[in-house]
Amino acid sequence: MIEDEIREMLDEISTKKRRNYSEMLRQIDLHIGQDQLLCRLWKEDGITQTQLSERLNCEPPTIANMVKALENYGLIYRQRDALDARVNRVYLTPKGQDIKEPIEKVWRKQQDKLLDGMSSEELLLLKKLLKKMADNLS
Amino acid sequence: MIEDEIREMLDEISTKKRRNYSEMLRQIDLHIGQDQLLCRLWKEDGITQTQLSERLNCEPPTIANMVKALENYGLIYRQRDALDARVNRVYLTPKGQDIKEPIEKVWRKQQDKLLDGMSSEELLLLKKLLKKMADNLS
DNA sequence: TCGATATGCTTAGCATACTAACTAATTACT
DNA sequence: AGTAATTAGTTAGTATGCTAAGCATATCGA
Repeated sequence: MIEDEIREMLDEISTKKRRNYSEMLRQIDLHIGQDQLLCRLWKEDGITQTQLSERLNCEPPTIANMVKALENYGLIYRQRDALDARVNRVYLTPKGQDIKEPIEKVWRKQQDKLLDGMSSEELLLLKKLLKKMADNLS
Repeated sequence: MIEDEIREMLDEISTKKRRNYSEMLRQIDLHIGQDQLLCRLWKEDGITQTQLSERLNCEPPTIANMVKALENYGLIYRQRDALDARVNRVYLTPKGQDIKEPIEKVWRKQQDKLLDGMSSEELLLLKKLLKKMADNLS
């Protein structure tokens, strides 16, 4: 069945991409996923932890741990919301802003490797098909 | 850049698929990844831990932990190799064999959801493009 | 106004997954 | 034959990711 093959290949891509990614991020002293959180803050600095968990498709406790780690690294800091004392707002430190370029370099390297040898029509098709899958999972 | 969009979409698919998968596997009392290990044993019962780590694209310590867990669940058992006392060979128990069907059901459910609304030409194309990415990552 | 409910986050515990450092067994080489 | 190198697994420690349970703070409704 072609459906089985596609599922198996997606699993293979996920794990290999993860390993690959992880290795590259280690060179800039980050763990996998931390780049995604920082990326979110480039776009929405001062976002709450709950919002982060929604954006990154993971649960609040996961965010709590990641935020704690990134805070210890000095890449982000937290500030209690003035209007709602339950809310933690997360902000980038200067160090957290500076790491944007190295991260984007890692991303480019990753996608160059992943998409090597694909024509622009293939890229367009791929994008369309991936979009469909992503929507199916929502 | 379309390359960025593709990378982002792949990340999204990976995490969403993982969450989805995880949830479905929980209903048959398995954790994510354990199905993959069992699947390997259906194909190659009595394989060594090192071979498992190669097949599943992960490191030996990861396999050691997974094998320990699955052994505790009573789904697999280990036997020291007769010719090489360093080697652990991993075998399915009857209970481990019986769980094949429920797992395959989860997979079918997952791929049905993922590939919903795709024509057979799209599936063929998708397979081709995924194959290319998987090869690029090797 | 006050009790019930909802919301934001944390803690505890478990699983995958990694690296680094280790033990034990085997093989290779001098 | 005896030492060195290799191979197979394990252990310790750290990170993401989850659920379940708990703690504040806020809000809603009688």
